[in-house]
Amino acid sequence: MAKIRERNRELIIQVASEFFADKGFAATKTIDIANSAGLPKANIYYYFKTKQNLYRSVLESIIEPLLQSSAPFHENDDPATALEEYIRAKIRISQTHPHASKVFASEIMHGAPHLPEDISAQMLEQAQQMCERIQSWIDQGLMTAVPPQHLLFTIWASTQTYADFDWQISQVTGKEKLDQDDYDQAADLIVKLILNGCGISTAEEETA
Amino acid sequence: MAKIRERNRELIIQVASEFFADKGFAATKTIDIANSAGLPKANIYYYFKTKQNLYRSVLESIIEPLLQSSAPFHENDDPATALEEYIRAKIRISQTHPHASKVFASEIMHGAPHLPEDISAQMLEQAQQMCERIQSWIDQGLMTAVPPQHLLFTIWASTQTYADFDWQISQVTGKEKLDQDDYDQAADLIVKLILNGCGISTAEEETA
DNA sequence: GTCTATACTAGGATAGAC
DNA sequence: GTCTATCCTAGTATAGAC
Repeated sequence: MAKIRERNRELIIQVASEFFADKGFAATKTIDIANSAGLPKANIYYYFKTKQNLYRSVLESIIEPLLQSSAPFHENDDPATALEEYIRAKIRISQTHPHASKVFASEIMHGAPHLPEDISAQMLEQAQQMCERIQSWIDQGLMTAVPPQHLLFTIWASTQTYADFDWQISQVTGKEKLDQDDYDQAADLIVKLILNGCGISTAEEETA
Repeated sequence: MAKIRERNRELIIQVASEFFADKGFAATKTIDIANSAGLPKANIYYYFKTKQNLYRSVLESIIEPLLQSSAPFHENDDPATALEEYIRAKIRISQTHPHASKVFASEIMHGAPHLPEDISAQMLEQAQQMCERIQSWIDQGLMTAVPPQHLLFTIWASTQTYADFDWQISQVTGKEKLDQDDYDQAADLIVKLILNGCGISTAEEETA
């Protein structure tokens, strides 16, 4: 029955994403993934053929949410709403896909050696569209002039940091795990910084 | 002569930091470091005994600049100057120590397994002092109330991203390597976002 | 202080029994 | 479709000649 196959594949990807996030690709041993999933090592190779294939599957599990997250840029005409919803979507990804996020970040940090060409092209295309959209808002006088690319870099960095550098965040906050309030507070601050900086804050950001 | 020893050690650390930054600890082969440094592999082991020791030395090479960077927090009484100088110092580290920065980021991302206890304690202590300083500015009415910890997370993330995710930045900007203007533009934007967001922008940030 | 040759081990991958 | 036993390469580390 194909259901067993699907169930096992899902289980392995889930467990593997935790190991890859925690240790990195090279330092992760397939035997540990197998043990942690309660399966014999050969099973991993049966389903994924190679360690690299398994890794790539983990990587792909985060691609769709990432591409999805830019939707607010297309669905909103005013920059305030678009930027705010985009930031909140990115924070939500850090919160709900912490392992895959980290794997993706690690991959990018090392120059994306395993990321399929078509996917990186797709993400680049998306980034360029977002830049153009921001530029058009600036041209229409809907926000102050900021370098669109650098604005994106700051948004990406400040939202992803909650997944990528969770260890540091645990240290500083003294909490093992952040709760919903923490993520909300983070999103609120980033939204406030970005909207203020773009001259499009919508009243309630002027808190004291 | 001890000079040869010092010279070789420095050379190896320099070359190693590039490999560790590019590949990560586990994926880096000592033979590649040796070849790239123009030395026999056994030499690496002669000077550093183990791969881990070498890695730790690379890690330590970034600690001092990192701890140094918080100086503006102690040397300035007004938040505008302190925050601006801190941000510019952090960007400068990303610019001048790109490899070691990346190694450090990767280390943090994986839960700091190799970072000596006393160093992580020292960095935590420093972060807490910065938070207290920010809180005292808020209490004195010198800036609007923002969660100090999250403010730091955003500053760290948005400045480090220029070292950590240089591949992505190259892709989006279309430049192999950023020039001085790019770093200045990045710093200007981040300073503007943070100062505006803290209600302490000093006039020239209101550009169009 | 330098280097060649080699020991040793971990870990990815597979053959083949069930 | 599952698992045990094993192969084999790659890569850390060292012994010992120069």
